[in-house]
Amino acid sequence: MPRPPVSEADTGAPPRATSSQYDPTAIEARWYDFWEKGGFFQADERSERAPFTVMMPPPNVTGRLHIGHALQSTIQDALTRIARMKGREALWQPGLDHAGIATQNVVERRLREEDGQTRHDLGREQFVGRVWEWKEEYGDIITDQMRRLGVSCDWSRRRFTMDEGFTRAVQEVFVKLYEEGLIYRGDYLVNWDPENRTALSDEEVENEERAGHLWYVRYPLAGAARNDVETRDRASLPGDADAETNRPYLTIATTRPETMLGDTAIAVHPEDERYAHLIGQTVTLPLLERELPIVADEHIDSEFGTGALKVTPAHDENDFAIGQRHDLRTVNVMSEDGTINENGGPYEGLDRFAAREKIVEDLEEQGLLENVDDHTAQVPVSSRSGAVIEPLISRQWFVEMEPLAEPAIEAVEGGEIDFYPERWASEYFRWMENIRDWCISRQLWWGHRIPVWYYTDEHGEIDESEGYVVSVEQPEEGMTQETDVLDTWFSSWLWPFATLGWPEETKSLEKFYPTDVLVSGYDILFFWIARMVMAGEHFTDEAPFEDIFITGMVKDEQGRWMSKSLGNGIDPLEMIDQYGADAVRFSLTVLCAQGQDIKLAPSKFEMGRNFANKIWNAFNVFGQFMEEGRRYERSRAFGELELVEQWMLTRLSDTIEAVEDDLSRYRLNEALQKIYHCFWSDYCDWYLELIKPPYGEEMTDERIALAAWIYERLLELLHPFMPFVTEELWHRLRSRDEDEALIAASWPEAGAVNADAGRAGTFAALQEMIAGIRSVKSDYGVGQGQEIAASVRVPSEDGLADAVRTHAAYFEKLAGVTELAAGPAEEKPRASAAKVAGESEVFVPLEGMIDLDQERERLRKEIENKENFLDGVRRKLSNEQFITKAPAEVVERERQKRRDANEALDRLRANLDDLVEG
RNA sequence: GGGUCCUUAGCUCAGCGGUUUAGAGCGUCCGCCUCACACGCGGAAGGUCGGUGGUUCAAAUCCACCAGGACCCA
Repeated sequence: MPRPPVSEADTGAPPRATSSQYDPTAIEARWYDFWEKGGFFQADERSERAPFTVMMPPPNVTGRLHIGHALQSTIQDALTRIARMKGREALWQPGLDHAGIATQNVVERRLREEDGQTRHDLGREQFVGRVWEWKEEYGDIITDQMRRLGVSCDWSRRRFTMDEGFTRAVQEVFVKLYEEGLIYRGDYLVNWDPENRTALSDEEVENEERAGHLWYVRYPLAGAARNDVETRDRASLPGDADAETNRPYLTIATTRPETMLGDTAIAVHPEDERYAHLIGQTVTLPLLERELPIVADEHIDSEFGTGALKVTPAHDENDFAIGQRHDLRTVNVMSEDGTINENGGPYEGLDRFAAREKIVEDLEEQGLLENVDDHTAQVPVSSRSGAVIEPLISRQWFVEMEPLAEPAIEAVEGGEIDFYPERWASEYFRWMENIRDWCISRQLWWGHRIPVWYYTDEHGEIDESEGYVVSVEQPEEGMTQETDVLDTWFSSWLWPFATLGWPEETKSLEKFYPTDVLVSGYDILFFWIARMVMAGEHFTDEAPFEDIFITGMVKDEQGRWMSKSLGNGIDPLEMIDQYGADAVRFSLTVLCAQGQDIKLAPSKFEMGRNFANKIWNAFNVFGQFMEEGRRYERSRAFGELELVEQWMLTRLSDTIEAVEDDLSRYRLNEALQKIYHCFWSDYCDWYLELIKPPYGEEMTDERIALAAWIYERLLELLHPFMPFVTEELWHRLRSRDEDEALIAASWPEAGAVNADAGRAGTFAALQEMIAGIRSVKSDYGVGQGQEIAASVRVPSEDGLADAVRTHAAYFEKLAGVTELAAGPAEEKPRASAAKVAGESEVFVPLEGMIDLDQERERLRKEIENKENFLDGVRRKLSNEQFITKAPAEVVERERQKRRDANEALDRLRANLDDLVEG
């Protein structure tokens, strides 16, 4: 892959950043191809280098790149690129998730819209074929979109959770767990999604608060209970006898009246005096006229409703438990599609919500509806379809989770895995410690079909009386495979090792597993992250990753989740078109503070765009003087450099160190902000401003060489965050070999900067003086360009006085000072403005321009500020406790502050007196 | 009901190994098209760090409680 041309005319003309505005579009497209085809993303399992591995959370095959992907991909890419630059064999493993329900839904919808068919018209085999076709056609959309972002994952290793090897891994895991006795099948209450007609795991159910009602229904007492009542004091009864029939009853409260068709008991608390005498008696279920026993159960909340609970074991989790304790009958009244089945008598065929209305109507008609209250209830909703979940008894496959959770808890407790931010560990523990068995069967066609086989009778029908065989291959001629498929997460929990070839003992697995860091959002902490830890520990005896970096989620400007229905989503591709990929990456990274959600608005990307533009233009300052083909080498020793150069190198060195520290704690936002500051404020605003020659003059080779050297280090620091613009400029910086690229350059080291912090303080003092002069000029409306004179009074005739005089040119360039004097004996000129700068003072004579009143006012304000500050310092120092207990250096620092402030005040007061007299 | 997090400049947020006069970006105001950049340059205004107590020589930072908001789990 030949390197793309780096400028409009690659031959002859100097490689300058000619345009004054950075245009990302052309540049981004070129470099991505170069990197990918040049093999820079590829990780080599035979390499001697220490590995660094990141597993990309596989996006859904139906997915489109959304802003959350963009954020997490940017972070993963930055981490990968940094590791690569640090000489690690970096693997960022990409791939796709087959996303059972979502994908099946998409293809079914298409089938309906295009052919007017359902999947049942096609049959299972053909339908699955269609899904594969769909996958081939559209499955790469999201990965192609990710390329626009500049992600450097190893596409040659792309995996799909339903590819051949993965399928083998999934089947093997199922068989293994079964053989270990951790997989079982049984009739249990599951979360039923009537719209998708499948069971869901607990994690796929969300509870929503919804306004509803509490219906109070009278259940007439039956048989013995009636007689019993008549002999007792009627007043002790809850409710009353019906006026017309004079029939005594028990009133229950329910939020779901339609489930009464499946009632098999009434339960009361054993200590509830209101009902004690009724325990063991029966009531008659209204509408269906079934007799129900009244049982005593300690879990009944006597405060809720009437204290008497109707028990529907087939349609409620608590009721199911009560049913088990009291050996109650289980009557399922619901079909898979959410309609009432044959057990519902006259209500058969009605949708559950229609049935609810009808039942309430009928109860009212029969005088059995006592009351209706408004009531807000937590309603379980399918995170897949949005349908209200129906707890339903059905035969499903489960994984027993407790044995898997134990090692997973230990992995985090023992420090084998660290969470960033730490607090997510407690969330993780809470889930692990209260873990419930995992319903893994799904009544879908798209997914890994469960490797279980049944015997068939002479008609080819499954005959379960013979049991079943768990096996990857068909164990015997004529046996039929289980029709259910596995929960999608049952494959993705194997992602960190199955992508590397497990269960084969591949070289890749050996080299790259376990992985270094997992980057993901907290929304899939339980679904995926926690389960991967369990799978890793159980199947590979290792934690699948060392660090878990949990990012915040991207919200809209008002802090709401982005959603299609609200239409408040921000399309990352649109943003890239508008601002450039580097800008999008920069802004997302800088906004992503540790653990906090991001409130995003498109305008935030201006920050990144402006910065990319700044990087682009800064090159011109020295780039315009560079001669084609010439090598500019940093040649001077630190001591031979001029002051601003020494200072700049120190700033660079400090920044690299600080960045290193931030990165080790995954504080990418802070690292990036520091680089930003170093580039913009230090490098551009001070350093470049000072070294650039006046108009018409050339820049010396030595200056060019150092400016370019520092610039190159900054490009290296920025590259993992803004890969495109930096790669382009890196090539414009000087001619490179065909196969050289910034993506493969070395990460800068603070030590290699060769800075000696000694003289940096001197420059900082000059900065303060210059800032003081600028401030004065601005206050008095003196134009920036206007030339002025200034003098500086320094505390003593030492290096600083010298430095000011030697660097008069700095004052001229940055503050327009054409006459500058400095020394301990400098007097304040008449009609001049004065400003304290550190231990020194700057005077700016403004004859004729200065407004004395204004200057006096300004000085008074400054004096007041200083006095307030001094007060605080004095208070500290007069506190004996502080002197004795605080560390000596802290006390000394305060004393120094007091000295400085006192001196400054003296000077300010003298200046003021001067003006009062004058 | 249990738990977690948030409340800092007009807005969006950093800062929370306790000890420089609390920072950034955007916005506002003043002045500049100074030949790298107006996606820019220089200057400025703006905060009793949600409230109340406590620990400490010292608290935006640690602890307790309260108020408001968000989320997770039951």
